[in-house]
Amino acid sequence: MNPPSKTSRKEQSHERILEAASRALRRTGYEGVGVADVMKEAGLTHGGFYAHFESREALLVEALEFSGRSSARQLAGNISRRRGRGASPFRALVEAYLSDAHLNQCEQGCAVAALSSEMPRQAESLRAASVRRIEGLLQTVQQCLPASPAAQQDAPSIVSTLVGALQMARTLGANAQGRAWLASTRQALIDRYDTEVDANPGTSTH
Amino acid sequence: MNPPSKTSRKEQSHERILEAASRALRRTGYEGVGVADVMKEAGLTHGGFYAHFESREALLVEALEFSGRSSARQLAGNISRRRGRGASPFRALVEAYLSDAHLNQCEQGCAVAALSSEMPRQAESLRAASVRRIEGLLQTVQQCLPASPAAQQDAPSIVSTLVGALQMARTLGANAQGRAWLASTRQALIDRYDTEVDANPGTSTH
DNA sequence: TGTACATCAGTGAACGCGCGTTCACTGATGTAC
DNA sequence: TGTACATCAGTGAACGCGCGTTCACTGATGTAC
Repeated sequence: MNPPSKTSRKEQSHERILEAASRALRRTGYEGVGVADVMKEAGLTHGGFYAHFESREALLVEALEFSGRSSARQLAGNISRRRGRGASPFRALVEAYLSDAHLNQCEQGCAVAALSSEMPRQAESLRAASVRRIEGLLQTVQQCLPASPAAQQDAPSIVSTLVGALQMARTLGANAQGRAWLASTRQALIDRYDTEVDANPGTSTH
Repeated sequence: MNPPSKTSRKEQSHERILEAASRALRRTGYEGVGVADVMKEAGLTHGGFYAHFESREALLVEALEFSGRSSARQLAGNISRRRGRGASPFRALVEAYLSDAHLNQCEQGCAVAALSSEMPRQAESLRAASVRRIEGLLQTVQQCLPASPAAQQDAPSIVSTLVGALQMARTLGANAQGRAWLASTRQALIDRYDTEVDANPGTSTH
C-alpha cells in the first residue's frame, strides 16, 4: 500500500533536483548548470540523473518552468505586501522588481532577467519555454497597469525596461553604481506612469 | 627595412582574429567563443593563438572592446543617416537601435544587448570591460537627448529599455512576434520623448 | 649582388581536464503466499 | 506473522568527446657582411 503522504521518495528527489537546478540556472546561466553539480546539491550522485530526466536539456526546460513559477509567486507576494502599505499596483511592481534585494539575489529572482541574452541561442525546446516566461512576465505587468488600451500598449516597453535595468545594474555591481542605476530607472518609470511620489522606495528598512 | 604598409603581417592576423572573435561573441555569447573555431575563421590554425593573446579570457576582453567600437560606429552611422532624412536625434536613435535589422543581425550589433545577462557572471577583467560598454551606450543615449537635467536623468532608463527590448524581441524570434515587440517599444519611447510621429519607422524600404 | 644566419609567424600533434552519458551493480522497500 | 522474491531508487566506475593550452618544429622573411 502507498504511504499516507502522496509524494513518493522519487518525487521528492525530483523536486530537490529541480530546486537545485533552478537556483543554479539563475545564478550561472544555461551553460553554468552541470548535471553532477546539481545532483550533488540535491544530495544525490550523478549516476541517478537519467532516471529523472531524459537529458540535460530536459532538465533545463523543467528548471526554467520551475524558476518561473517560483519567482512569479515571490514577485506577487512582494507586490501585494507593498500594496498593503498603500502603494499603487504599478508602483508596487516597479519597487518590487527593481529592488536592491532583486539586484543581489539573482538565484531566487526573475529568470528572464537572469537569462535573456542567452535565450535566443538555446535549443528550440528551451527557447519556447523562454517565450512562455516572457509572456508570463508581460501578463504580470499588464495586471499592474490601468486597463485602458493606451496603458496596456506600453506593457512590452515596461517589461523591457524592468529586465534591462536589472541586468545593467547587476553588471555594474551590487554597489553604489548598480543601486544608482536601479534608483534612476525606478524614478523614471514612476514619474511617467504613477503620479504619487514617495521618498525612499526599493528598500524596506528605511 | 619595414614594408611601406605600416601594419605588419602579424598585426593583420591579430585584427582578423579579433574580427572573427567579435562576431562569434555577439552571435554565441561568451561560452560560445572557441579558440580553435575563431582561429579557423581567421584562416589560421589554433596553435598560433597564444602568440597573439595571453589566454582565451584576454581574447574575450579585446573582442568585447572591438565589438564596442565597431557597433558604436555602425550605430552612429545609422543615426546620422536617419537624422539626414529629418528625424530628431532621439527618434533616430530609437529607430536605429530597435530596427528590424538590429533584431536579425546580432553578430554585427550591440554587444551589450548580445551579452548583458552573462556579464555579471564573468571574470573581473571581462566584467570591467562590460561596464565600459554600458557607459559607452549610456553616453550615446545622452547625446541623443535634450541637454536638460530632466531628460538626461532618464538616460539609464532608456538604455535599459533599448537593451531589454532587443533581447525580448530576439527571444520571441525574428518573426511577427519579435517585430511587434520592437514596434511597440519604439512607439512607447517615441510617444514619451519625441512629439513628431510618422507612419512606418524601423524599416527603410517603405 | 650573393651567401649564411637569425628571427618571426604559424603549424599540428599531444596533454589534461571537465562534463554529459551509460551501465552493471547494490541495498532498501514493498508484495505474494 | 514470517519467508522468498521482485521492484525501485540510487551508486560509482568508465567512456567519449570537446576544448584550452603547450611545445617542438617548419618555412618564410629579413639582416649581416
